[in-house]
Amino acid sequence: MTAEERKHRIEAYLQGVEFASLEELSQHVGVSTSTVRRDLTVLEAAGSLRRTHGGARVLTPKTDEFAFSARDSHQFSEKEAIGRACAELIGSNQSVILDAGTTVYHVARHLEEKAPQIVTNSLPVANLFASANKVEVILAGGVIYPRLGVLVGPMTVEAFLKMRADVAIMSAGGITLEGITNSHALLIDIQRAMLKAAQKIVFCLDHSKFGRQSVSPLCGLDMVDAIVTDSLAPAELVAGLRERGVEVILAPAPANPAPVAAH
Amino acid sequence: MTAEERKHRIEAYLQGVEFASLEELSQHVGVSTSTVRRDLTVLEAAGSLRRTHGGARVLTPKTDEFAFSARDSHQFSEKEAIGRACAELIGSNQSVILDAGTTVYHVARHLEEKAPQIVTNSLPVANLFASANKVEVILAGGVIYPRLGVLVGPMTVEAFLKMRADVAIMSAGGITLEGITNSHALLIDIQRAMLKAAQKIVFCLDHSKFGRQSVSPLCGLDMVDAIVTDSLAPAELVAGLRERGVEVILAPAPANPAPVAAH
DNA sequence: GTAGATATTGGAAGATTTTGCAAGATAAAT
DNA sequence: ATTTATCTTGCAAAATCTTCCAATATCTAC
Repeated sequence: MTAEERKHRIEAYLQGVEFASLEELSQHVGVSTSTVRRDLTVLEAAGSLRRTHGGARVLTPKTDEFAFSARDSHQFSEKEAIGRACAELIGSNQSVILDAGTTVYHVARHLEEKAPQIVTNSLPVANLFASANKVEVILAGGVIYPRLGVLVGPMTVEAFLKMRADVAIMSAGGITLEGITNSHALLIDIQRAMLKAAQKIVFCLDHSKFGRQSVSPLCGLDMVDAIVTDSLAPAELVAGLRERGVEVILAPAPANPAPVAAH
Repeated sequence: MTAEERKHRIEAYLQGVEFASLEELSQHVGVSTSTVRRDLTVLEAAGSLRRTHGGARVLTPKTDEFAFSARDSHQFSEKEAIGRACAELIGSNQSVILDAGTTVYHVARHLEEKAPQIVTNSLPVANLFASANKVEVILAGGVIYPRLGVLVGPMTVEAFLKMRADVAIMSAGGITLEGITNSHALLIDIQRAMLKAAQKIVFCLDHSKFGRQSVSPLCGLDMVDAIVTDSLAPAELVAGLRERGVEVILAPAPANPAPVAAH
């Protein structure tokens, strides 16, 4: 293994676990801790991670659509606008499948008024409705994927394969004219089952997802009925999507600027 | 684990429980209370939480009613003692089914060290472990029963009928020499499935459940391997249970009175 | 292909940071 | 007012980081 490859593996490993100790990295790539230290110094200078005492952590842990954090205010107002616009699409008494993912979580926040039936594999969404007894929430079973608060595994896939719903509201990692992709391989099977179960497919993707491609392809554009995004989405890609027959809804920009995290 | 990661885990844990004591946090991350103190000082300066006497709490209470109600439920200290004593019964690497109910929730709080596999239909328990990746938690699917945060319905029953586990830790509404009863009819089918799935059956019942009878019979004493209760349980009933071959464990009365919820 | 030069690696010694403990100070509870 | 619990502060031990050096691997020139 070359030094270059080793650095790459360190980066990739860190992306997966967020935090890693010297010992852990040294064992993973099979070199001494001294060498890992040097690698980390280089990688930090290159800006791809941050060193900490005892190890290293990724630089941008919040970039992940599915990494859920209740106090995450990353593009909060955009997502809130998308959530509001997307909730408008839901007719009364419709059954809705809600994907995991922060953007879809914001849709859920606006769904209570509609009083539909909701099916999800997202713990944060479940918690949101757990006290409200206006809405009937069905939670798919499965193994809790710790960092994300999402239920995964064969049990989850099976649950959705047995379901039927009017609408599925989905998240994803990226969208291009070639289709929609996602970064979490574990979620792909579940999302495919969701797509099968629903009659109408709506994707909620903030503008940062446009033009991006993640590792795992999820579905083609022909399966998608509508995409809800914010007004900062690149115009030519929006036009291209509309040409392919996908309805694209631009949520109006929020009047007030994005609220800064509490301090 | 690096110091950075530890702070992150403290933040995440606190998000789940709203408030946590020094001792609790120290056990959760596996360092001394001194170190937790230092971490809390840093995190408070960074603005992600607020220190209080005896622990810390989140800055923006998001009214997570489960964690909250579990905390300021009456007989907190008795249940905490039962939880600690019951967790002692679990061997390492055992798979555990956890029933819904506040007493069992307190058992869950002490199970993380054991690093077992946990199966439950309780949202509060799921939330407790959602940030910790030491424990694998399987959540049964089902319809959310709003007030209690429990998953109910045929989907839930089916999930447990397919499971096998070493131990089931159960709640109930009442216990007499005639057997164990519960008031929530919706839960009876699920609890019966749990009893079938587990090899060893442990009931956690605080003293107020002794001598009480609820509407729906759940099971006879012959199915029960052990009962964990507090030291205020009526002696003659405890003796009667032991005569029937049920192991009864009296959790020692807590030395310190119940810690009051943060306000 | 070989010899010398250069870069990389693994380890060790000293400096720095972090951790856990204990004693005095402060705050809460009865 | 007393008692208990919790917090702060200081200190020694442990862990980690930096810097340096020898050994090995890789590269370049011939």
